[in-house]
Amino acid sequence: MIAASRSPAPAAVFAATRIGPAVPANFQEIMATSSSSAPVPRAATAETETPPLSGPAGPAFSPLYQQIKGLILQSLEGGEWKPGESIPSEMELAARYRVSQGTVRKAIDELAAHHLLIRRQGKGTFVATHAEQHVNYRFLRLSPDRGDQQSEGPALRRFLDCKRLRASADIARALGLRAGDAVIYVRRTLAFAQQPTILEDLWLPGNAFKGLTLERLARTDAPMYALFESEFGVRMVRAEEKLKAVAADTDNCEWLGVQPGAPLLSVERLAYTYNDVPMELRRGLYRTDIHHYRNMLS
Amino acid sequence: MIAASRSPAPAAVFAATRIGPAVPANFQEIMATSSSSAPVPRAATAETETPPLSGPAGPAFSPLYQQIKGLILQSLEGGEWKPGESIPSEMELAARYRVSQGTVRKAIDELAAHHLLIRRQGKGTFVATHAEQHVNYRFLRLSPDRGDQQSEGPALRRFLDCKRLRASADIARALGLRAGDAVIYVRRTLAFAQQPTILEDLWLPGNAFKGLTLERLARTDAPMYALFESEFGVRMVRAEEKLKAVAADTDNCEWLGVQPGAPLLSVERLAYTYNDVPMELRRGLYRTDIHHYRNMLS
DNA sequence: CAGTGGTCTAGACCACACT
DNA sequence: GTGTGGTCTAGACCACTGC
Repeated sequence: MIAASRSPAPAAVFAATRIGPAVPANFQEIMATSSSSAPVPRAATAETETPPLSGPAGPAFSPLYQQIKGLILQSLEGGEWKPGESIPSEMELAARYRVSQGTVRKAIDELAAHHLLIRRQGKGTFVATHAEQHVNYRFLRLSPDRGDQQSEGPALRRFLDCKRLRASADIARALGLRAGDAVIYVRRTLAFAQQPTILEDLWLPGNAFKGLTLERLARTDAPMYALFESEFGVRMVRAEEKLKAVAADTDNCEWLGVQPGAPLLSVERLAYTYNDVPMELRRGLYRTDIHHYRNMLS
Repeated sequence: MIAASRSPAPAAVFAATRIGPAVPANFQEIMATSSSSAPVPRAATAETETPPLSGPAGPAFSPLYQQIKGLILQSLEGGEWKPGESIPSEMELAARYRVSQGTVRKAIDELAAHHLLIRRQGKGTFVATHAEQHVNYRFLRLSPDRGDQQSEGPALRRFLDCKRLRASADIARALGLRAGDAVIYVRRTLAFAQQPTILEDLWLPGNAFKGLTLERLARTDAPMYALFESEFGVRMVRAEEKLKAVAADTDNCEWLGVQPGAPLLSVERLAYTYNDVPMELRRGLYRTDIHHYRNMLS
């Protein structure tokens, strides 16, 4: 009894339980043991007349390419392929997962659309990384009002503080921790054309970023997210930001060279790694007198 | 001499000149007359050894599905299918353009990804519209700090002004007009929970929005962009926003109920219709004391 | 040259919506 | 049932990369 009605060596891929950090179970094993009592994912009508509804808690099986996407995601998460490296070719993955190349392609397409993978014709498919030049400041949306980011030169980073402390209630909630759990706190400024323009406070889960020091931060010229990848194996995949206009207070105005009460752009960012796990809370204040935060709506 | 080397009735689609508003030339005619001297788009190696470089100004021919995408775009732009209507099925389009269904599918996929089309399984593919409920406020990124947009109730719109005037230099430049050209100017507020929260000034090309009046704006409950679609045939496809933190001045503070000098979020939006034609310049001031501008980075 | 991703086609079946 | 988009497969050829 096979799960699908198509002719040649069809694959029966079940929606893998996304829970747990372990490497996914061997694929063939799943296939070999799956046809006993578990509901059949697709195309079962040829042999059984059971309706697609598999039960009260049946989580609905996803299309094959979504399951492949999930398996690739698990390999990324588990570190089987590291940022910057190439993943196996489409043909190899098709063989591994026992599906056609087209199905693997569609899975990779979606991952590439979300910037988790990067395809390079003739070379292969690579795990996206924050260490690449053209992706360097993908998450930094501040641009000069006139001229472009190139003409302004690179941002000058200055780290003011880095220490381990216990998470307050709101920090813990944002990061999915418990109040009192250890977090790493960082404060830094970013300057454009000699002018400090951004003042940021960061909180990172202490567990994942054990050993991060101010000295380590200052030692490299790479973006912080590139450092997180290489030193801690944490790749930031996406982020949500909340923007407000606020007035500068006496604590922060000096760092940015403005008067108390001057309008500043407040940017609170929650950055996620694979599988929507929050890994960084960042609260920034931006001077926007000669810069602006750019955004595309579509 | 045919342009492609594949077996059954291949289509020779040339990159249509994107210039000019006219309906694209008949497809079969292009195919019939194309093999004379114009450079062959793809797969010419079987008959000619000319390198892909077709000349100093050779604009490089695009893949078939990109050309199909362009043709569909022209039909959308030309109004052959209006917002909310369904477009022909994939099979019909494949027949019309003399390509396979899969190629049409890929073209539609990209247009759907950019929210120009909406696919509905079992029903068809539809031209996206701002008149739909769930897309209603896709371009409004302000959210309450606590609770969600639903609990807050709908925004209450109030139109303060609407008049025809001559474009200043900067307004004209943004809209691709000449200084002095006619534009429609609109001022309005948006209130959440009785509190005016957004004060916006809009400039629209006078040519395309001839006849827009304050009375017409106030008469409907639909979003402004839905009105633009139904009354003026202008569909806003995407927009770019530039955000700054500014201080309220004596002219605008009363509308939003804040003191002069209070921090406000300044949002300048340039909205585009098909083919990247700018159609609206909007300058808004947002109160962000109990709201925030949300943004997703990925 | 071989290997990679990119495009195009053709045909099959599925899930869904309307009638 | 018919027609729609959604998924999956298979095979072909192309364009690019690097040996």
